[in-house]
Amino acid sequence: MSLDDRIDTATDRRRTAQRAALLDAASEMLMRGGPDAISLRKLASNVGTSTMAVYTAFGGKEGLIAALFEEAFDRLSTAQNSVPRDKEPLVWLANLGRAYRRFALENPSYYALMISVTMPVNETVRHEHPDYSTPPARAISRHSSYQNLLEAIQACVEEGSMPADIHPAMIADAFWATVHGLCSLELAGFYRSADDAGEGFALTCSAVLKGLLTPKGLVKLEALASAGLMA
Amino acid sequence: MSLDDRIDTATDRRRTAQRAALLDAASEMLMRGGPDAISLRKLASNVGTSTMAVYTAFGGKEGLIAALFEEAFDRLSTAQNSVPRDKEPLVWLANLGRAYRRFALENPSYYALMISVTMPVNETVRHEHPDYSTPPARAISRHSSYQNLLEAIQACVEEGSMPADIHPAMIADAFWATVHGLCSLELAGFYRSADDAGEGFALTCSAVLKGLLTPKGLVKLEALASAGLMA
DNA sequence: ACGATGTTATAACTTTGTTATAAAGAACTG
DNA sequence: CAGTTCTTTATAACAAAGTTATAACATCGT
Repeated sequence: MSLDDRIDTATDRRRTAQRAALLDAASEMLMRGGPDAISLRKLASNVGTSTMAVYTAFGGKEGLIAALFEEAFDRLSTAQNSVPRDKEPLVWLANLGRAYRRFALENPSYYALMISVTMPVNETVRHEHPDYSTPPARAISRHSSYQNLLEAIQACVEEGSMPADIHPAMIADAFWATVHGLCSLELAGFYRSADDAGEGFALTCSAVLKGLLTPKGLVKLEALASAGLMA
Repeated sequence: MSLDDRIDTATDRRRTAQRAALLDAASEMLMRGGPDAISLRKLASNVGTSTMAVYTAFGGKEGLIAALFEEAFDRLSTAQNSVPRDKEPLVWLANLGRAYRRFALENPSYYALMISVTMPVNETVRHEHPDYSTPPARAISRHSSYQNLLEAIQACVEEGSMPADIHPAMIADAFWATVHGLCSLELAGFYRSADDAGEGFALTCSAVLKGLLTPKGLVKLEALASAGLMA
């Protein structure tokens, strides 16, 4: 009998069910008032158990938030993976950017949670989650959502739309930083309206994209745009 | 006797001194461990008074943080105003971006505090500070640091380097969002090294800048760059 | 079926923000 | 200068939250 073939026993099922129930309730509280609105006592009360459940399931509040953090990244990955891999890398890239924004707008609390880690403010997740402990938030590079972006960039480089003498990761970072900054400001309520925000998003993305292209890529972008494929 | 000519009485002096002492100690605690590390009890203990002082001086913890928030924006304004108004708007603009980054790197906690408001997470300052209450964080547009940026953009438009058929504020937003995203990621420890971060910053800023320029502006940028003025 | 293991409920402890209250101090008024 | 009034402060009490200790409970493996 090996060490790994545990049977799906009753307690095991209850354990995962408990975990799921807690996570669901916690995510709802997260939606309502952000991470600070998650009170272990209220959470346990909502789920119908005691606060100890959080400690056995997640090791404490930090572990709970780390789990929510993971959930957030899973959702982002799903959002990014649902973008069809267009045969035109530039179209693919633009769609990835739009999907990122859509994710942020549809999951504002999760998005805020994700980037709250990125701030030196929140020491919660940094110390808890295995992948994000030693290098603060740099491990995101290894995350699936970033890999999508990187592949799109590499495809752009391969077709000659982007310079080959710049490290693709550097280009990906540039694009990501821009999209992230735009989403941050929009969620902050900086723009007057959603239309304004959308306009700003489109303008800025296309600007940074243009700025990253080779002359050949510019021609291609022009062609794609007049064909209405960049909308 | 008018209502406004209060004399610099003894209590008044003590009041401002108390305020300053509390703010100093609070900012140090902010530096050490972020806003959550500010405990009114420890703060009062450090200053040598009781927690009530915070309530009389700032109305409570929210008011204290709002004051720190104001301090943060003051520092940013100072940083931006210290950038000489170069006669070449493109140079001025690039220098404003670099000054923004320098401010973020030198005041990471204040920067984190500033953008924590921008998140829907933190309800602290939103409800407290007069200018930032009704429109969540949009009032930043009226802030001095943003005005500097806007004027630089307008100068670019006037010399024909940037398109006149796009609202200057939209262009300013684009540039700001990019710079902000870059600083966020850098402070998050996303880049491997400060050099990497600097390289990414330069690449991305120049990309978004290029993407926002008119053909005439591109020529000008080229000329300035080969003259070594954009470094 | 029973001992070992893990889980939960209850309660206590600690910390934190906030409020009530009474004492102390300063400013104004005559 | 003396008395009154207003503000500020220190102390203590309160409520809420995270965490921990402990004992009862349930569950799994043998």
